[in-house]
This record gives sequence, structure tokens and C-alpha cells, in this order.
Amino acid sequence: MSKIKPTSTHDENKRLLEAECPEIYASNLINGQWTVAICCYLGAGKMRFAALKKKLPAITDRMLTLELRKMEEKGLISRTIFAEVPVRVEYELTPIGHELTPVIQQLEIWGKKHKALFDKQ
Amino acid sequence: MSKIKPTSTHDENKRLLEAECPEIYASNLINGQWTVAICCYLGAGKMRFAALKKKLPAITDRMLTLELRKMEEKGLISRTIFAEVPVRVEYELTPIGHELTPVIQQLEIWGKKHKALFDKQ
DNA sequence: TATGGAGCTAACAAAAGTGTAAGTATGAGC
DNA sequence: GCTCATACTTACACTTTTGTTAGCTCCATA
Repeated sequence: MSKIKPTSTHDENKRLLEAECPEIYASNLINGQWTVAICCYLGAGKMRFAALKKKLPAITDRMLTLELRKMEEKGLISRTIFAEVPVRVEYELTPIGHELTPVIQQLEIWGKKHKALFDKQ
Repeated sequence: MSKIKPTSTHDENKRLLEAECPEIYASNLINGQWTVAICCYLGAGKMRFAALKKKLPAITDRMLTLELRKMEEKGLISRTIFAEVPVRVEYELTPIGHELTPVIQQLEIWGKKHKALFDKQ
């Protein structure tokens, strides 16, 4: 998750498209490898780092940290630190993050249909 | 768009997640940089290569070809070649591709809301 | 003393995605 | 013969994302 080079036309194109189309803007907000999964789990309520990690078996500490940070930056989740020992950190969907839930459900329905079509072949 | 290495845990993780969650499977189907944009334009009807290219100002021939091929593989669009001179090629959404349109519209609505929130700040 | 859990962080490496520049085949029109 | 348009293809380089490995801090408990 290095800094984006200012000379990148790749990024330039992304921004152009995002500026024109909110649907592309939206899809870019959720296209991290674990983003949608995390949204799903947090849809059911607050969760701690370790709890999320258990739900995402193959994820590493690093990836989970990065994803959560990115999602926080994007305003999808909020992060609350409890100064206990050991530290406790809770993640939770923001209001706009919650509004994403029905959209993800639509995606899920469509995904199932698409999968059914392709499993037949 | 090189071949995926079979040793890649990156890809392995993707498949694990996709197998469990149709919503992740779905989101992976639409996360090419130009995929959603192309779906939008084709939602209105068939289009030729050159017409799509005009609509996506910053795209190169190569990227458009790659995107269209990937979308064809994924069953989102179909490709019809007319053996004229010069060749004519038409792209069109498949039925399952069409069913994606309302989902994208949902994404669009959510994207606008999210954007509005962040533009204020 | 050391062991352990929670939630990270840093340095590095690999993979996937995207962009650049150049080229192809075809036949029509000049 | 030369150029034009369409819809690609190839070889290469760059950017971004993801993974590997190893660490760290805090204090409680054994």
C-alpha cells in the first residue's frame, strides 16, 4: 500500500472515471480483496481485530491491518481503541458503511445466479 | 493479463473467498478498471469497438481489447463478428450481464451518497 | 524469568493490473 | 503503389496490490 506516484496515468484514468461515474467510484471503494467480506461480518455488529481474523482464515495480520485502515480512510468503518491491557480495538460500520449492506446483498443474489449459470457448463 | 501462477497464495485466497461468498465472487467479476463503465454503455444497446473507445476517452486499444475479452470470458458480454471490410465487431450484454444493470444502479446511488458526504468535509 | 495474547509495524518480494509504442490483416479508394 | 480505417496483437515497462517473515509493546500470569 505504497504511496501513489503523481505521474501515474493509471491512477489518472481511475480518477477521471470516478469523477464522471459514481458507480465506478463506488466499485473502486469496495474492490479490496477482503473489503466486501469485512463489510459482511461487520454488518452483523462490532468486531475486534482477532475476531475478524478468525473469520477470514487465510488473511495475515498485515493484510487485515491494511484493509481495515483503507476502509477507515474511505469512511466505511470506524475504529475504537480501548486503553486496556491488552489493548482492545473494535471495528464497526459507519452509517454510510451500513447503507452498503443492501447493495452487497444485491451483488450476492446476482453472484449466485451467475455462478449457477457457469456451474452447469 | 498474464497467466496466473499456480503457486500463488494470492489467487488461492481469492478463490477461497469466492467459493464461500457469492458477493465476493460478484465483486471480483466487476472489478476491472473499465468493466463497470463498459457495462453501463452496453446497457443502452449494442456497440462497436470504436464506439466504446470514443466513450472511454483515456482507454487504449490494448486495454479495451483486454477488458472486452475478460468480460466475454466471464460471460458478461457477447461478441459478434461481421465478416465485412473493414471488419465490424459488435459487443452486447448477455442476459446475465443485463441483470447486473440494476445492481450497478444501486451502486451508483450509494456512490453519490458517499461522495456527497466526503465532498462536504 | 519467561511466556503469552492483543494489535499492530517494517523490510522485502511476488503477483496482478495497467500503460506505451509499435505492428498486423483486409480490401477500398486515390 | 500508397494510404486509410477497423479491430486487433505483441513485447516490454511501470504501478498497485497482496503476501512472507520477522519483529515490537504492553502488562498479567505462571
